[in-house]
Amino acid sequence: MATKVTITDVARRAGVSRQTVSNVLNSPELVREETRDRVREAIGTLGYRASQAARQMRTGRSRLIATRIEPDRDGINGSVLDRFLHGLTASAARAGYRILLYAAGDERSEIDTFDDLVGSHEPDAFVLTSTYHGDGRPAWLRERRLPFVTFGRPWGDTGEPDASGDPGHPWVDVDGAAGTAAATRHLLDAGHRRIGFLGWPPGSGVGDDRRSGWARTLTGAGIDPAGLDQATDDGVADGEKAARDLLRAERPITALVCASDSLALGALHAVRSLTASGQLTASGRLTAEGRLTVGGQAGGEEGLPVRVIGFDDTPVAKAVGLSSVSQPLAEAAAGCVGLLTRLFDPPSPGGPGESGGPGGPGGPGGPFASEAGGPRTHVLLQPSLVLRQSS
Amino acid sequence: MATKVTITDVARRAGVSRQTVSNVLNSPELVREETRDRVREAIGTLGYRASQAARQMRTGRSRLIATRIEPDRDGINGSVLDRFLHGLTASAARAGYRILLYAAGDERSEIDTFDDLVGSHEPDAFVLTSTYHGDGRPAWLRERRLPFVTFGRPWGDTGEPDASGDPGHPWVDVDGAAGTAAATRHLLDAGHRRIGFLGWPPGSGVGDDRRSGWARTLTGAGIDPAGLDQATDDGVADGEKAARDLLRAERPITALVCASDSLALGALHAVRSLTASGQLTASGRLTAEGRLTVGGQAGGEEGLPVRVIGFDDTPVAKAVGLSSVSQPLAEAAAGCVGLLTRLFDPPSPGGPGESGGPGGPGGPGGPFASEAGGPRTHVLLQPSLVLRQSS
DNA sequence: CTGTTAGCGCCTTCAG
DNA sequence: CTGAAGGCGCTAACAG
Repeated sequence: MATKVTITDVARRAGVSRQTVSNVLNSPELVREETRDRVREAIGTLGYRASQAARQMRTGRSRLIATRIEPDRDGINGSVLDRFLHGLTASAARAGYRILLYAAGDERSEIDTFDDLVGSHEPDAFVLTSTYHGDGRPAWLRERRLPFVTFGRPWGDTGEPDASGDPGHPWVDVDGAAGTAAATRHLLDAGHRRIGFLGWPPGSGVGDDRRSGWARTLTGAGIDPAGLDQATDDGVADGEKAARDLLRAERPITALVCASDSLALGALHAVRSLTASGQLTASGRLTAEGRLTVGGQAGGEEGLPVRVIGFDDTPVAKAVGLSSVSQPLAEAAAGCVGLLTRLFDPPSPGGPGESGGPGGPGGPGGPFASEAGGPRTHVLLQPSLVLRQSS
Repeated sequence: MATKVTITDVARRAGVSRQTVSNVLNSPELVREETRDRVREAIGTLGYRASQAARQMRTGRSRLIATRIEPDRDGINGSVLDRFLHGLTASAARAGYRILLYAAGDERSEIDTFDDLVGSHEPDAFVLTSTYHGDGRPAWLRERRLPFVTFGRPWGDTGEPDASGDPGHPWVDVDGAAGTAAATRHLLDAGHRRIGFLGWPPGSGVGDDRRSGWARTLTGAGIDPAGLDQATDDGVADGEKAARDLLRAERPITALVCASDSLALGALHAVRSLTASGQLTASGRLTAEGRLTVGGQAGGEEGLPVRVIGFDDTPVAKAVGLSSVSQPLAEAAAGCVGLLTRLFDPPSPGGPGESGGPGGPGGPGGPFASEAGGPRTHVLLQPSLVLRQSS
C-alpha cells in the first residue's frame, strides 16, 4: 500500500530541495535541464502526484469546473446535453480540469448551489447550459466576478442576442438558424416548394432562432412562409398532431423542417399513418408510397415523397432513419473550455482575433465595454445536416 | 465583493476561539448550547463556508465521489446511465458529497484515470457503472483499498454473480430477470402462449439475466422456450430483422419480450410492416389490425394483437407508446451513495441486517470473508413494468 | 467546556 | 539556478 508520496520524498530521491521540485512542476524553465530530468525521473519512479488540496490552498485554484446535470427531460432531446457533458469532461481533462456536477431544480436552487460551491469546493469556473429569457444566473455570477461560460447565447427579451443591454459574457452556441436554413435549402434543391416548419411557441430564443432560418431561406427562394408553420409544445404526440394539420391544410406541405427530433418523430408518424390510410386532403393526396400528389399545383413537386428533417441528431433519429441537423457538441464543449482557460491564462495581448471559432465566423462582436475586465468573447458553431432515409 | 470569510472571522464575531467554531461544525455536542447558537448565528450572518481544501488537508477527505460519464452509446439506451448519474448527483449532495466526472475510453485508460485522480483530487470513493465479465477495475481498486461501489453485479465467468471466487464488494443492481419475468407473466395473463424473447448473444451478464427471467417464467407455465428466442446485437435494425424471423417462424410468436428498448422498437417496426403488408407466415397470419391469427394452434391466443415489451423505459418508449420494464434508477443511485457512506461512517455494530435494500430482498449473502475488512453488502432492486399501448 | 499548539503539502517571497 | 522561511484554513491533540 503506497503511502502518500509528497514533494519532499521526490526532493530527497532526486537530491534537491523541495522548492526545486516545485519549480520543475510550475516553472520548468527556471531549472537546469539536467536537474529537471533527474527530478522528473524521481517523480516518475515514485509515482508522485501534486495534491490538489494543498496546491489549492496556496494558489486558490481548484482546477474544478462546475456544471449542472439536468434531469431527464420529457422528450428525446435529453441526450444532447449528455453528449455535451461528455465532451466537456473530455476537453476539461485535456486542459487539466475536472468537472464537478450538481443538480438543481430551478433557478433559485441553482443559485443557492453556486453559493454553496463557491464557499466549499471553490470551482474555478461554471459552465451554464440551457440559457433562457431573463436568465438570472449570469448576472449573479458576474456580480461576484466568478468566471463562467454559457453554452447558449444570452437571449434578450426580444429573442435577439444581447438585445437588452446585457454587458455580455463569454458564450458558445450553435447557429440553429443556419441549421434549419441548410435543411430548408436541401429540400428546395430536391424540388420541394411547400416546405413547412414545426416549432415551438414564440418566445423561446432557441426555437425562434431555428424558425428564422427556415423562414429566411424560404423567403429568399421567393416563397411566402405564411401559413406553412405550426407551433406546439415539444413532444411526439404534439408533433404528430401539428404535422397532420400541416399535411391536410389548404396549402398542404410536401416537406417539413422541425425544431426537434421529438417533433420530427411525431411528424413521421403522421406521414406514415396518413399514407397508410390513404387519406385525402383538400388539395393533395398521399399515395401508398408516402408520395404526396398535390392536385393542380404549379411546380415540380408532384409525386415527391413527403420529407421530414429533425433537429439534434439524437440516437432516435439514427434509429428510425430520420434526417436531422447535428450540433457539433464536442466542439461546443471544447469551445467552452477554451474560453475558460483563456480567462485564466490570458494569451499574449495583441495576438490573433479573439472572436469567432472553428466552424464559423464569430458573432457581431459588439462594442460593449466590459466593466468586469473580462473579454467578451464568443464562439458560434455551424451545425451540419445528416441525411437519412427520411429526406 | 465579499472577500473570503474564514473560521477566524467567525470566531472573532462570536467572541470565541477558532477551535470552538470548528467544534460547533464537527462535534456540536461538545459545545454549550448558548455558545453554539452564537457561533451559528455568526456563521449565518457572515456567510461562512468551510473551505474544502483546507479541511481536506487536515482530514484527508475530499467529499468527492468520482464516476465515469460514458460516451453516447449507439442505441437508445444511453439515457439510462444519464438518469442514474442525475440520481447519483442528487443523492450525493444530500449526503454532503459532490460528483467528480471523468471520461475514459477503455479499461486501461479508466484505470490510469483512477491513478491520476487518487493522486490529485483524491476522491473519497468511486462509483463504477457498466460492469462486465472479467472487469479489471474492481480488483485494481480493491488492491489499493480504495472505497467503491458498482452499479451492476460482478458478473463471473459463468454469468452468475460471484461465481468465480470474487471476494466481493458492495454493489447495487436491478433484478433484470424479475423484470422480464413480470413482462412475460403479464403476457401470459393476457392469453399469450408463444411469447418470444429478443436478446443479446450469450455471454453478457445483463443479457443472460434478462433472458433467464423470461425462460424461467415460460417454463413455469409449462411452455418450452426453445426456439422462441433470438440473439442479436443491440440496435433497432437488428431488432427488426430478428423479430421478423420470430414472427415468421414455424412456431410464430404472438408476443415479444425484449432485452432493450432499441430491440423492442425494431420489433415494433417489424410488427407494423408485416401487418401493413398483410404477410403470411408458415402457420400464422397477421391481420390488418396487427392481430396474428395462428392457424390450427391450440390455446386461446387466436386473434390476439401482437404485443411487444421493451426494457429500460427510455424516453423513446414513452414517445412511441412502448411498454417497457423500468429500472428504479434514482433508488439505485441512492443505494450506491448509501453503501458508500456506510463505509465511511460505519453504523453501530449489531444493528439491523446489512444486506438487502428497498424494493427487494438482498442477494444470497455468501459466506466469503472480506479480507479488506469492508462489509460485503449489496442491494438488489426490483424493476417495474410500465404498460402502454404496445401491450 | 474553551483556548493553545502544531502541522497537513504546497508555493511564493527572499537570500545565497 | 538553488536553499531557507512563512503561511494558506482547518482540525486533532492536548492543556487550562
